[in-house]
Amino acid sequence: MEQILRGTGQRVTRQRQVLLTELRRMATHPTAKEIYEAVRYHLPQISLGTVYRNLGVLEDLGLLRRLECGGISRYDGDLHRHFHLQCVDCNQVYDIDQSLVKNLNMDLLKSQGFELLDYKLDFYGLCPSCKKTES
Amino acid sequence: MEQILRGTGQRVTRQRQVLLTELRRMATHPTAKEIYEAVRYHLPQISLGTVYRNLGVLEDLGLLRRLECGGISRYDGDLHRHFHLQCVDCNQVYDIDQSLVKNLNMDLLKSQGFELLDYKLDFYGLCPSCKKTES
DNA sequence: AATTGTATTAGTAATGATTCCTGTTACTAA
DNA sequence: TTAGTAACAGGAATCATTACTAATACAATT
Repeated sequence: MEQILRGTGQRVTRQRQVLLTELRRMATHPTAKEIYEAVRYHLPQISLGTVYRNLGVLEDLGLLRRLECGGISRYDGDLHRHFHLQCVDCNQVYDIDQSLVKNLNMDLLKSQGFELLDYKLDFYGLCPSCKKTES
Repeated sequence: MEQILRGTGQRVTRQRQVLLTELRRMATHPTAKEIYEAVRYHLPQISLGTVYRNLGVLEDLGLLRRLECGGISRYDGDLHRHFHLQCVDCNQVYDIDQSLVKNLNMDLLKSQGFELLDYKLDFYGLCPSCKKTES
């Protein structure tokens, strides 16, 4: 993180360090508020605005990813390419390894005059636990 | 629409009819407010709350789809399975025919204990017009 | 057509996530 | 050490969306 921030003339602050460390520790795809609570344990004075601002900065630098979950944002510090499944029952977001989704071919799309920079593949369904409860 | 609403004990109101008709006429993936403005031309008394409530009702019945675009919702009355590409420059949302994306295989995912109900595949890039401007 | 039960509405207030503003603080380079 | 300025804390503002309530109008039944 340090080099990337410095390389763009931005500063390495304790708030940014703790924020990214905490996000990487959490596997739950937390909301900004949940990250705020976690960071506050180490930096009691930090403000929610700082959390939002730095989530934006770190997202722009590619150091984390923002997920849109039903109108609110969740954040993911795992940069490995993977997908997400949101359980329509408990609303929890699960990681789906890319090996479970095969042969996504977008060559045709790329040749239609669009420049494809990124894509997002999200799944909706029931997690194993909720699936068991339903039956 | 009529049968589907009646079948669930819900009423066929003029607000719902005009709302769905207008949405189907618009190919621009409008926001709730944009739909509100369009509907207001026919029903000057309609309130924004009614638009939101009925967008939710019609979405639950599968008569329209809601897209999450950068924190706000946009709506799509085209029920044919297709994808979307949001231009990172002009932010406009384009329809992408499913024939441009091949061989998406999710059998492995389905066999992992999850029950897959739906998925959403969104693209981000430059539309042909903005791509031209960049170069 | 009139009646009646209730889902739906218009209008407005409330909520809640996110952004903006401002004076103060603390990185970082010199 | 100092100076310049990016970033901060705290709080106010914004804006999409939801909730509330008395009035309305759909639809089934006379």
